[in-house]
Amino acid sequence: MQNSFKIFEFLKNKGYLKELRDPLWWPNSGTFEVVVGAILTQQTKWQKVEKALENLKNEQLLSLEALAECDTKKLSTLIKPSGFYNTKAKRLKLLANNILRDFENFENFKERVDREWLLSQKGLGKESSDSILCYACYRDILPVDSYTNRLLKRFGYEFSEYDELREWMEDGVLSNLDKIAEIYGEEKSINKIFARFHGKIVEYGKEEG
DNA sequence: GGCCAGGTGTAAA
DNA sequence: TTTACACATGGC
Repeated sequence: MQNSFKIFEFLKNKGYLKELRDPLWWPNSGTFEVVVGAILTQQTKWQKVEKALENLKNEQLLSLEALAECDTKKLSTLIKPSGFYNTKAKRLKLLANNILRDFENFENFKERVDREWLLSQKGLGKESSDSILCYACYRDILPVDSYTNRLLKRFGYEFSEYDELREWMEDGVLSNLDKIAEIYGEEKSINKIFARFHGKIVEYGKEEG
């Protein structure tokens, strides 16, 4: 296998790239909720994250400003279903405050934040940072996760470095944009293609992996 | 009852 | 630079 387009074709043949039910896959893409979800979903099922997000929503805490001011104890209680709730609550609050301090509001954050800034935050590793860049900020980056690793292993591929795998995944897409355009019609956004590709890998992993 | 999920930080060898 | 461990819930 020379590049990740083989994986793309595999998913297409499985029917995973025909219907685009949720084009951007991450719920409420482009909103602050993605940032919160990126931390909540660490080592946890999304179902539990939904519960935690719902609790936050009910308390009107799903905004950058509200979360930054929220009591950490209250926060940890609300996100309890997602596990590691003490750690996650502390990190969420600190992150919200740092975003306000360095970017003033979420719109500025979306426009100006970079990978380096995200990676310097407590609680944001490469996967979470890339998810935020891709699904909250619409940057041209393809996140890789345990599903990606698992699927590739089936193809006999293993990467020891996260970034090595990510670049390999991205390169396979970028060098086959013409073929991908045939599938997605007039779609020209690299971000959307990356997001869909990643999303479909996870969907496949959940349903058949 | 054990295993695991859309990881990350820290400490020790 | 690698490995081990803590963080914690709830569904199967």
